[in-house]
Amino acid sequence: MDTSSLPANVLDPDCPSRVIFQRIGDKWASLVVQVLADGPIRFSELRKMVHVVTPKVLTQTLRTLERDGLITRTVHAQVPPRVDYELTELGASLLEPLTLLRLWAEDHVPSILKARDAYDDAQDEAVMGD
Amino acid sequence: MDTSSLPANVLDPDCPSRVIFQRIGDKWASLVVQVLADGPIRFSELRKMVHVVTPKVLTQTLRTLERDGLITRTVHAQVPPRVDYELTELGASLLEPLTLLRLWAEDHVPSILKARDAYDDAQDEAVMGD
DNA sequence: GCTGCTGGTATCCATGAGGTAACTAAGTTC
DNA sequence: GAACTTAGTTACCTCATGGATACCAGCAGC
Repeated sequence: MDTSSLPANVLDPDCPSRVIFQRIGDKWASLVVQVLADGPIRFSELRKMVHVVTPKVLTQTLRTLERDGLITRTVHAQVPPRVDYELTELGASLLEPLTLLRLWAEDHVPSILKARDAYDDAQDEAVMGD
Repeated sequence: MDTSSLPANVLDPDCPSRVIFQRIGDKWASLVVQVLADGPIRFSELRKMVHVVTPKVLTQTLRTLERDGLITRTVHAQVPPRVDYELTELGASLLEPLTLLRLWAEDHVPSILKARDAYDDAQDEAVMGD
């Protein structure tokens, strides 16, 4: 795979990849997308799965993903209400690069944490030496 | 590729993927990594390439990447000084998933922007109807 | 000794993402 | 008619990110 060629527009502030990188960096968005990979799920189940996210923040996250066309929101006319969230085709297509990134993370984050410790130790020694 | 199975730890707040997702979401970090794909580069060149990032923010970004062991910082004893930044092996290995994500973005961001427009129009109409 | 170059720091500030806590609507059951 | 359910909303607060601006150190050349 050729990873060395850089399209000019990556440096453009309006570059499309910025849109996605920002969405990935969102604290809950990529998590929600991965949970939705297993099929539609309702609001309350999502809340339970995604640890202790508050309803406000979860709603915000879901609205953003819906606006971007990555998920759909389906309200069932029931009482008590039932709202299902589901990946769109577009959202599902994001799973592949997202999963690859997650796999890379699982492989390499230990190295990163080790590098951090080493860096911080070196910093501490430098300060001591002053 | 199997994207449906979800490792339990993705829901863990200490999950390794969070570390990476956060770094990707950093406004400049993933950009710098991609620029460094073409080989070592010095501070001032980086500043020119990455549009108009201020030196403070660029330094912050580079220090973070260095701390994570993704890049190295090499000071040459010259006058005027010369400092080169270069990807480590670890940093280079991140290029592959990052590039796949960028390619996905280039393919699909138009759809996302279209979805946003449609969503916003629908919202406007809903407000008008009130 | 003044200026210029590089690679930064130092200081202050605005914005927005994310969090807390309390409240709501609408129908159903008891 | 009080309580419970789901799927939120509202108001408020905090803190990290990122940006603007100014300054600095060291040496070369004039």
